[in-house]
Amino acid sequence: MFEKEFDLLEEYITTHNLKHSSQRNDILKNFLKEARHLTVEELYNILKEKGFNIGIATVYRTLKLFSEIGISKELKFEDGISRYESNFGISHHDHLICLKCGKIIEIESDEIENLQQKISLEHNFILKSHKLELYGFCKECQ
Amino acid sequence: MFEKEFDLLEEYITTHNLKHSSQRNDILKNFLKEARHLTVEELYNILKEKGFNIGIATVYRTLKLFSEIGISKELKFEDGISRYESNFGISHHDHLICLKCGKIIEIESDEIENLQQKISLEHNFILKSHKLELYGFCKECQ
DNA sequence: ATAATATTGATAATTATTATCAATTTACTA
DNA sequence: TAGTAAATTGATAATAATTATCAATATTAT
Ligand SMILES: [Mn+2]
Ligand SMILES: [Mn+2]
Ligand SMILES: [Zn+2]
Ligand SMILES: [Zn+2]
Repeated sequence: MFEKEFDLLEEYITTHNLKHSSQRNDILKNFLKEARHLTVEELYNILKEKGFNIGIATVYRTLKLFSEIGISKELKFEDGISRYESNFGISHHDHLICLKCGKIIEIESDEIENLQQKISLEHNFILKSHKLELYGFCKECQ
Repeated sequence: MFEKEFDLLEEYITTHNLKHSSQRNDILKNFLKEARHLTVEELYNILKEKGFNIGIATVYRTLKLFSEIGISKELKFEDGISRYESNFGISHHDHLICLKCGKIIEIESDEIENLQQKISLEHNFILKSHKLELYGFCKECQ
């Protein structure tokens, strides 16, 4: 399970002369198994409940590392707290965020992506990345 | 100058049984006169340079109040620091942000707004607000 | 002028995240 | 396989933007 992500980590460790650690492996496995868009604290608590004794500083460090590698992606919604989602092999998408229950719906729209590109061109702007978040109420919370 | 914004403040003071203060007036006048998308600290320093002795806590409080009233709008870009722009009589817009010089270009696109609405509907989602930021390099920074 | 209450500003508290650093673990070499 | 250099960890201190606290001051109504 998750061979591709572990391969990416392995390759990064090799090319950067790092060393292996069980903590990093445990964090990776559980990060990929659990829900998307977790905060560091949420993942830290899940690990603790499962009996792993990993310091929260290590969880912070490791999720940053995964994002550096491309295994994960860091997101910041309105509350300003970092959330992480697994990223490898997953295509770009944006988010609908429910203001009541916090549910996050992932959306993909070529139309919107193209429009952003078009608007950037109109302003002689070279687009590198973007952030689109739609806030409102999900079906269950209306 | 800025009669409409001062009227809004006046009305809010009256309906909420607040009291007037010279600090609030000085902050409002200078906030509207200076550049858009200022941070609290930037506005605080401008006021200090101009000879106003206003505490930074008051600047924080007052910009929050202006946003509550609708005079201003609070924005948070990638650095997570609150910025404020005058909002009254200004139509909704999104932002292009230069990753090198920090320049902010304001854009308006009915097409994008409509697409967002359409996507929300497709997910039975009642859209209340959104955030769209395009990051890249402006004409001068390429 | 008096009294009630809102405002201010200095500063303490908060909070998510990063930095520090001694102890431990990993991995290479002899 | 023991020794060594260097990476990793985890406890905790530091950071930084913002908010809370509260005594002193300013505003407003009577
Ligand atoms: Mn996502
Ligand atoms: Mn703007
Ligand atoms: Zn919901
Ligand atoms: Zn630029």
